[in-house]
Amino acid sequence: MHIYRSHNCGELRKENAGLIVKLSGWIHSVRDHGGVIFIDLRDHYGLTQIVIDPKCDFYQELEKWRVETVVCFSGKVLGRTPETTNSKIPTGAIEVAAESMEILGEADIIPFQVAKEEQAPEAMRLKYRFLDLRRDRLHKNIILRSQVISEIRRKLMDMGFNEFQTPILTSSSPEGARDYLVPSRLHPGQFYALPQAPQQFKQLLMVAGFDRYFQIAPCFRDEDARADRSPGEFYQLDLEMSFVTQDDIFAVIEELFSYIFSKFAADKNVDSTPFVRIPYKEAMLKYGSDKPDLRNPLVIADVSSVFKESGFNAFASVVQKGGVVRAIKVPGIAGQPRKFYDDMIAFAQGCGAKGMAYIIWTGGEEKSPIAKFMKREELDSLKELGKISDGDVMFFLADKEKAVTEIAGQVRTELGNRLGLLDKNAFRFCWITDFPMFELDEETNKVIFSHNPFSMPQGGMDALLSKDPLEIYAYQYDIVCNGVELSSGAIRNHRPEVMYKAFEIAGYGQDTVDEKFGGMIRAFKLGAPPHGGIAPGVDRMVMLLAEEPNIREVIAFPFNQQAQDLMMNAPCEVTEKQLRELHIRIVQPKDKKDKAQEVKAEEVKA
RNA sequence: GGGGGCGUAGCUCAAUUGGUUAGAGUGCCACCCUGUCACGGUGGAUGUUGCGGGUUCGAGUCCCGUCGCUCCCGCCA
Repeated sequence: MHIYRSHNCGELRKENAGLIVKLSGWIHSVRDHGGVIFIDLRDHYGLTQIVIDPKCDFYQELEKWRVETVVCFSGKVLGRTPETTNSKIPTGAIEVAAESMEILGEADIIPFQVAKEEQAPEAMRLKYRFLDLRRDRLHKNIILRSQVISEIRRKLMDMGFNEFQTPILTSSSPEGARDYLVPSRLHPGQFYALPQAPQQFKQLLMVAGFDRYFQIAPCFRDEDARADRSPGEFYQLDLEMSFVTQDDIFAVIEELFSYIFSKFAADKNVDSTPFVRIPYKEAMLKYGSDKPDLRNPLVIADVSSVFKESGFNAFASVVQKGGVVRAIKVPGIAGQPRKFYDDMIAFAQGCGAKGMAYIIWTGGEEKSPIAKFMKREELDSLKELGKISDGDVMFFLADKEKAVTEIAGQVRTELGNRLGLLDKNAFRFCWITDFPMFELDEETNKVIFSHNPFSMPQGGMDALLSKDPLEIYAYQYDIVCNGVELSSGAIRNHRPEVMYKAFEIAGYGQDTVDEKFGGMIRAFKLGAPPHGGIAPGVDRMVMLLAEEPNIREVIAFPFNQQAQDLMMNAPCEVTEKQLRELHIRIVQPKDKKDKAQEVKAEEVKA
């Protein structure tokens, strides 16, 4: 017999009764009856009940055992009587009568319980991540992640994609997020950068003729954390295709996502393909966001024209000064108490609104703090515009367009959450398309790239030459699921002359482009196919599928919010010798330096 | 860099709103218990109330500072 096990802890059934077996695993729980002792033995595959009779020669050793000790038991599989069967676990019809026992790994007192789903402070969970990973919830999440990635690979292979690795040590690129830098030993004063994404490499693979590429790619960005953004590193399903239009890429992702989401969220309502496409401008107007949660049925509408000549001066003057008025209709909530409206107004003000008006249509008339200032025909046109029926309510916000768009978006989300309007059982996808190629820098008032400078402008060179830059759209798109931005992508600009022109509009000369993106420009001058791609965030996909509110719950060994690994103690100081070899000298920031000196001074005193 | 929330036993949380010796569950330790499966029972130990200062006759509670964790803004082509 194998020295550790003949079976795992999840596989024995009624039919196995009578077998002599050997099981290894963790002591999940102990139920000591004074005489007979029951132990639930746990491994990756499940739980099996071990029964220990007082006559066992190792019975006395029991005292030393604690939960989470790793033990190997041999014994006979016994069928349980109907009264003693445990229907909660798959192995509940049997138990193993222990005949011999060996301790494989003792456990001290554990800092938080593994067998019970009690909460524990995040810092402690991260420090003892291996313990947390033993717990059911995290263990399942990480397995789900593994299965999702494996299905993605299989599906993409079937669709004719090839997986390639790209360098982890590469060069710093000027645009985008802050880089993680790695000092070079052989080249004093020079640095590698960890890739923020394999962007240029995947485009070069297309130039190299590989046609369809993908990679589960590690990406490194030195930016601050959010609930859905792990600092340090994360994984993208990076993919790129040659000789494609935007629609070809949408079709691939739609096929992949509907397959993956249907497979791993079978109980959920997954949008059928093709997914809804919403131009960026429309998304900003209707949802106040470029990542709208379509589970929320509320929609924002522009009602500026109604208020332009209104007797309600606060709004009329905003419109006359070039601002806008936006309305959110909420059906059938006329019965809400006064406090609800006060709370919503306070929420809007918290988002930066000067105020928020509302009209309640009830009993054939308008109840509202502002109705008395408005003309009959204004109220009627609002009613018509919003297709209002009795019991409906409209909220109004007025300000400069940019401000009111964002505030209305937040109010829409808050209304949806507070009123429970979201369909919790759905995955609602949409594409956001037609992002502007350029925008005005708010501070300098100069034209800058609004997203990815490598995107192909819609209309190509003609558009760059003839149109107002701010009117040019890019072949750039996002895919959004339930309000989570899963990915950005683009049809790339593969024509050097178009790229030079685009950079020129954004204020960069040809020499700058040659210097910063020399490798790619050189490649594009030697025969580049039209190509495009996308790079959905793997962590975020798994987070949605696992219904976790926080991305750390789907990463085996995540950083904390301060980008530290509390288990491995990273980052950490290194030796003087290492620094010398790398030609690096540390200059502490002033406040840190003072603190370090204080600590030293106290150490000297002590 | 900025704003909000939290910080009391190993862990989860109480503490009558400033008033006696800071409690409970769980975990831990000891003893009892031969069919449990979150086993049960009896008893016990466990606290710089994150840290520092202040107000007060009196501070877990109020004030100031600081540290830690977290959520958000900035940032994330």
